[in-house]
Amino acid sequence: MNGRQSGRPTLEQVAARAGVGRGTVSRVINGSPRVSEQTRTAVARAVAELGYVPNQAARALAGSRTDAVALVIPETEARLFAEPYFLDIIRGVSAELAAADKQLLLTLIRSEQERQRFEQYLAAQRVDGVLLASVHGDDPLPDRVRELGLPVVLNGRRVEAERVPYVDSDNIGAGRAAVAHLVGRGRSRIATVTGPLDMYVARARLGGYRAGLTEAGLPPDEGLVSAGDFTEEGGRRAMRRLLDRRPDLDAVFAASDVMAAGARSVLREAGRRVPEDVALVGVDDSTVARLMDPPLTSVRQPIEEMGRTMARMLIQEIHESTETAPEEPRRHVLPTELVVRDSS
Amino acid sequence: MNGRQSGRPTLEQVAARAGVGRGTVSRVINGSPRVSEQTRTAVARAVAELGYVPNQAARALAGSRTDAVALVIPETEARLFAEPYFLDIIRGVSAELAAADKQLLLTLIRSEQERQRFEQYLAAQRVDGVLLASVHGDDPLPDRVRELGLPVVLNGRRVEAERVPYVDSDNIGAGRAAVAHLVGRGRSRIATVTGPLDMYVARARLGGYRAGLTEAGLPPDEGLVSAGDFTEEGGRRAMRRLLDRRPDLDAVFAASDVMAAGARSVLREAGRRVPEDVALVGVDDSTVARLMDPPLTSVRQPIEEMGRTMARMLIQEIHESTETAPEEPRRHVLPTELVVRDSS
DNA sequence: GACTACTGTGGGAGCGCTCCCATACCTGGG
DNA sequence: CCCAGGTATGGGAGCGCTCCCACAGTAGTC
Repeated sequence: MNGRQSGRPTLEQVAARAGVGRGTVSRVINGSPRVSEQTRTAVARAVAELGYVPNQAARALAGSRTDAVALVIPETEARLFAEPYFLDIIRGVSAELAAADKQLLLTLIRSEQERQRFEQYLAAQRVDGVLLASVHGDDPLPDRVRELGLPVVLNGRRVEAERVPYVDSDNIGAGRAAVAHLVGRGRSRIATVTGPLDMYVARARLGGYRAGLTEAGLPPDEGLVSAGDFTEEGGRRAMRRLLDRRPDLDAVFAASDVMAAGARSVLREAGRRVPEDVALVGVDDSTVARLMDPPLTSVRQPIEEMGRTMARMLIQEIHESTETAPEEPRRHVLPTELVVRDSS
Repeated sequence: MNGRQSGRPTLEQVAARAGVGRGTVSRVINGSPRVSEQTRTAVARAVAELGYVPNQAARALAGSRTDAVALVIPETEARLFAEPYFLDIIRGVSAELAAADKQLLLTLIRSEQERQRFEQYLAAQRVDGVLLASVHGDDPLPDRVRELGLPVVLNGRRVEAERVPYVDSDNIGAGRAAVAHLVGRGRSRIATVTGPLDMYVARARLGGYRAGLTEAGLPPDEGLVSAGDFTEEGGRRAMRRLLDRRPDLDAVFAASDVMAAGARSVLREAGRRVPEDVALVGVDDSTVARLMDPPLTSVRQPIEEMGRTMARMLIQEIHESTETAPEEPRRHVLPTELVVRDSS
């Protein structure tokens, strides 16, 4: 009836070949300890001989678990952020899931319609859990997913005291490290180009910047703070405003490499040399940073490791949701690291 | 027994509520025409009232189709290529699949072990078809997948006369356009940094370069050809070799932006100005190209559109494999476009 | 008026598993 | 020697769909 899939062996056939019952084969496949060594090897041989592979749909139906998780990336974000970010997240998630023998369902959401479709398929029980990347402060999706009874792990948080399990990097530490470094280079009029302030990640980096100034005994100065939006053009605009307001600034901490690139081009147009006149530091340590002229000092986040951690946490949650009781929401904050190059 | 999934309505319940049989509800859900208008609306109401969503596992088991396709990306490649490439492919694929209500299973393969695991899960009938990105000349995977009876579409081809359906960009045209442009700028000693020549894409771009020279009446000169590997460092090495061999060169066509970036840094170290002394052209029109100093002239590929096309073709193939007979292998070659910036 | 030819509908039979109860066999303690 | 308390195993009963056959009803045909 269907062209393909014709001759795939079933559990039943393996059982017949091994001279045992269906249940026993199932136990062997699933690694149950209640099987004698002898039987186990007999079944293993039959499996190998027939080239048996369990049918996933049947497993999912009978066992009500899919061995798949969804990774959701809001499309608007994918354009804002330095794009390699998401590839690194995907890489980490993928590696960890492969090790746990789980599949990765990738979902880019680019419209309200697609968002609803996504909720539909969660309800269709296609996945055992959900990973959500780069959520905005007011995003209701994490809570919606939980209402459906599915485990969730966020990449980044929506607010300081996030209630949903998440993996974040130390964004406050990133801002502090950048400022401390610039101070160490003898700079004292240090400006910052922030991300969109409705995102926690942007507020946290700004907070770190301020903390860094305070720790260095430098006075806070709101004239040295200009809001960007994580895009190159946004960085450009913010940099222009800063030069207007504080022509005497001698350093800039941009909350992303891409914005730093925008800032750099404005500085060039304005005849400011980097790093001689203005030192520049970004965040992400992306390809962009390495290729800039001069190469950009940047705060590295362990993005791939964040992906791995997210996957591990989610697998945990999935386990517990079917076994043990829940406990306090899990959270992981991974350290960042300053990579010094020629721009500072 | 399972915490979640408890109260989801089933087909049966919808049928009861609508006062019809199970088969009828199934027909409505699947849009069969053999249902009276009256019944259809009654069922639709019951579906809405109960918030019914078909269980995907049950559908897959009974209907032997999954409404999911796999996108496979060899991990080694993901590092070589300018990374945004894959995000754009993913974007295009994802958009087209979403429109067709199909799920995207993303698989990064980074080891022989993972490759085998992948073949396992194809056999587990988790997907209806496979998209394969950036295959090498000797990659047996496409044929393996076909042996399993699954439709495949490649991104790029392994050889000129590829037998498996594929979507490629006009790489020969890319090389020709680059050379024609450089000739138009008055350059006559035009070198090229190629990709790894075991990949068709690299050979095709090189072929285009040669064709471009011929068309301009310039003599071919193997001393002006240097092999890279699509990495920045590879571009650097290749550029050094070129400067050694032909110090008088006045233009370089690099087969990728990332290699162009490597070449650019070597040129800077060697004191050659871009574009005054040496004009530079890359391929990909990636972020890297825009951020370079000077911004890089580059041949743009419609990457996202390639992703879309791949998805459309695969959906086609899936349809036909369960309905009609096969026909000649499908192939699509999308046009490239030169984006002129300050480097040439 | 009986026959064929639809259209619309109900529901049995499975898809290939997992779950779990029942059974068979094997210990060792009283 | 009997019985509790293991351990290993078989196989029935679903999981929630799709497929398809059967059948009722309504026309249209000679």
